[in-house]
Amino acid sequence: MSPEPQKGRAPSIRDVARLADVSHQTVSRVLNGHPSIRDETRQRVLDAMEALKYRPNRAARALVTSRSRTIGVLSATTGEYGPSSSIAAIEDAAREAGYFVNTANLAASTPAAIVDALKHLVLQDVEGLIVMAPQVRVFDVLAGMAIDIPYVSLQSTGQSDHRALAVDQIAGARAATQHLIDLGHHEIVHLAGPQDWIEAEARMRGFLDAIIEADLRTHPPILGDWTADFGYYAGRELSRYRDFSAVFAANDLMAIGLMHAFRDAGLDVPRDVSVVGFDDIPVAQHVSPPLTTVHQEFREVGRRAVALLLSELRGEPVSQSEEIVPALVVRGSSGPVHAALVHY
Amino acid sequence: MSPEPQKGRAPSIRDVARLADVSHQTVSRVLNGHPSIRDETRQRVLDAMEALKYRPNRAARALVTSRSRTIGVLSATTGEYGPSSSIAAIEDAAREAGYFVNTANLAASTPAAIVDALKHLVLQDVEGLIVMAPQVRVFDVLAGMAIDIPYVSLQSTGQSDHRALAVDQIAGARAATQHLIDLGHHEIVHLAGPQDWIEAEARMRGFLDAIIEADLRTHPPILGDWTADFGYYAGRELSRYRDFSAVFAANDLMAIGLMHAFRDAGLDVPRDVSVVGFDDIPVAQHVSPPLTTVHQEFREVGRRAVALLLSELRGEPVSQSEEIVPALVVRGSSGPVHAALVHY
DNA sequence: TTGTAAGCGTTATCAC
DNA sequence: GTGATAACGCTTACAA
Repeated sequence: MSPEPQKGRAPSIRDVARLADVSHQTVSRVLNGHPSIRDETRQRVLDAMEALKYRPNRAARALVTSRSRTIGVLSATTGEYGPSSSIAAIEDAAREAGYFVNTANLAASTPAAIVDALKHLVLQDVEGLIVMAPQVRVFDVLAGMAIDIPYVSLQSTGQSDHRALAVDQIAGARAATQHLIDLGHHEIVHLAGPQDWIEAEARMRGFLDAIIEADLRTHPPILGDWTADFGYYAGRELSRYRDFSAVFAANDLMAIGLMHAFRDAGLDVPRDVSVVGFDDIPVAQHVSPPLTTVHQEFREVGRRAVALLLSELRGEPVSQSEEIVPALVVRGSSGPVHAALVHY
Repeated sequence: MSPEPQKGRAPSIRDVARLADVSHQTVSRVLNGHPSIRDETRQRVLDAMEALKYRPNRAARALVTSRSRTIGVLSATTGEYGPSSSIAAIEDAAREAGYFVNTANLAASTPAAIVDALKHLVLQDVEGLIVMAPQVRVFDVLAGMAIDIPYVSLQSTGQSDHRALAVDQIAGARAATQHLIDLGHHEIVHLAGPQDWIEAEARMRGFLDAIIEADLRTHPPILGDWTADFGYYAGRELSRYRDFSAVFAANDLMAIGLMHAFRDAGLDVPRDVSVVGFDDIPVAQHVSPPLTTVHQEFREVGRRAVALLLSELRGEPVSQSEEIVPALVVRGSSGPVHAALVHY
């Protein structure tokens, strides 16, 4: 009933060669943009490709070049906005550069799970790795596995052997904390992220820097897990001992859970307690009160990660890209309205 | 300084063969679990592999088998919880089944962008496709490109040539709407998702079914874009004409934006207006008031999508998997507390 | 149970 | 400029 467009096997470079009346090698040259080819010949080849709907065979190419043109992403997300956005941007950027992306998501942050995920990526022959996961642990495992693949990760301190993205999380956290200090707060608590994440560590560091610089009392930080549920839990505990007037949460989700708990405890945010978050996720401005937070350019982070990794793969010198500094976004939950603070 | 663990080239099947003193073919047999091999021989081969740290070459295998062991995911997300969670689950499930996942994210939902993304996946030689994107448009484009790859998509109606996941979005939406009706609402508005998404279409359908069944007035639905910002915008418009007492939003983000707008307009949720969402994203229970919503098992959806696609790839008969019915979660924003409704 | 031969579709290397 | 020839590492025949 239907015409026979294909004869079983997909057209190869030799089929194109036959039709264009050249050697298969010439077809290969056209494919790879080799300079010394007569225009007329090239055109004939291109026409033949078009006619045959020729598509190069990735496996064959990978076999002979031993390059997979694939980069791996090691992620550890349960659907959070930040990582998801960065990963999407990584895919876009990679695609644009002619690369494929393979993501392995960590089921747990145990060494075993990390080994599993890395093995999977290695099996896939990834040429490089972008780590969006508990970096501290991942680095350990990487070292232990003796895997020799170039990788890129988020980093805030300059000390590392591999290439790292320069997102100044410390500066962002410092700004957030300073904002609270400027509002007149003296007793500020930090609800931190898991400390095996570089971001979490850096945000705590920025927090402490600001606190110490202002010569304020250092409250023991609470170590959270990035989730809103944990934020709620922490908020419940916190509202028992009210020896603080403000909280800097390491991310917005925890901040939102926190505010919920404060509400439940009869505390008014921001009248009684000020809360600042980090990330500026899309709902941040729609909760009540709108959350003051630190804006991150997640897509830009993804783009830069790819650029960095590709330059590494190409053996280019480290291009000193400017640092991304997350920007404080004041939206009201801890805005200047609240000069009259209630200290406990 | 360091020992020389590898001599440039990665060990191949032949290196293993030489060390185990068998033919390379025997090694291949061990690799593929061929039955007729003497145990002693197999062990020798395995030992040799171990000693050489042999890893099979994916490209070579793919070249000769013309199977990439890769499935493609066409997504269209900007970091939303639902799709991101499903995609993560897809990766987990695929990995467990020995498959790799390649995701192409739609920059826009224009035909050109869809063609781009699909071409990328085809280039990658994906064996099958999971569509988590504006399916209506994607199907059109797929048909137009004459691509012959098995694909799976979310689907609520039974009418389709390809395999579809049975997630009964209609039932979920109907339950949500019925909940509002049970509370005594007569004037209910639907804030819908983009109609080229099957989910959006199905949720509107479920809404309308419930409305019609209860013989209520049908308000013209508002067509949104899934974002909280749009929800806010819609809420602002809606609060001008207050000819309704409840809104069923097609997803939680829009519902949250909506509530924000109502708050700004001086309307109290749920005293003045009831709002129900869809998805049950992690922040849903932490906003004020907690959002009544319809819970979805995003990870389960991802897992089933993979199972379905793989069974298709293996040519297995369609296993009639049970339908997933999203469950209504009542959390308070429109709970029975609000018997006294204010109608406009 | 094992080995030998051929070929998958491409690029690299050397001729002409 | 272009063409032959030899890999790349594996699996699918077929033979022993």
